[in-house]
Amino acid sequence: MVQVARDLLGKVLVTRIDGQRTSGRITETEAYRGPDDKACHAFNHRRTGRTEIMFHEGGVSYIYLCYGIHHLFNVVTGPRDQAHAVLIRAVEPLENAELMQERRGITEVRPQLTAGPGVMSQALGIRTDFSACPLTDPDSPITLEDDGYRVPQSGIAQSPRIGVAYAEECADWEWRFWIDGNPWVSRFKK
DNA sequence: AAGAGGATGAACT
DNA sequence: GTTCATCCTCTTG
Repeated sequence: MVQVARDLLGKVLVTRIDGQRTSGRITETEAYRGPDDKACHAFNHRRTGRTEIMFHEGGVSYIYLCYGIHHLFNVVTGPRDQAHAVLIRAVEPLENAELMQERRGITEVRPQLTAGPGVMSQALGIRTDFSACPLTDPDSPITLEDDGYRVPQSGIAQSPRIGVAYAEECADWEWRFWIDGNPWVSRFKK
């Protein structure tokens, strides 16, 4: 589970939305584990309308609205009935950065464009209506691709996850990973 | 039926 | 460093 979050670093997240293709290399992730992770929406195998998709076999998207404003994008990674997911927190822009800027309403390319789970989704055009997409299907509006880029294990930094202080002992789990030294990482320190 | 609160970000002081 | 926008989902009555 945690290994999947590390493996996703360096992969390419591609969206084909509104007839436009954009993509970015994943630079920051967080792991969530349903059965025993109090920070996970599906903690203790809690199935609800929102979390149902996390019980699906891995390879689909789980997107939900946070604070009524931000669309957060996750990759469902577990086997069927194991609600595991990896939150993608930041990407490095690759294709069509101009469109990302337009979607974000900013005029220059800087980390503010895609570094952060909410802004990243906005830049890539991700919305909650793209939840439950098959990420390995070439016809899907959102896919994960591997262009051969590799991040060495020694180049991966880790820390406790962000924004989960309410999760008691789980709040200390160092399940946030990012490419060390990459500028396209969200602003939070630790 | 109603209310609380959240895996955030931007704009303030 | 603090505030608050904003709405969906879950919990409670």
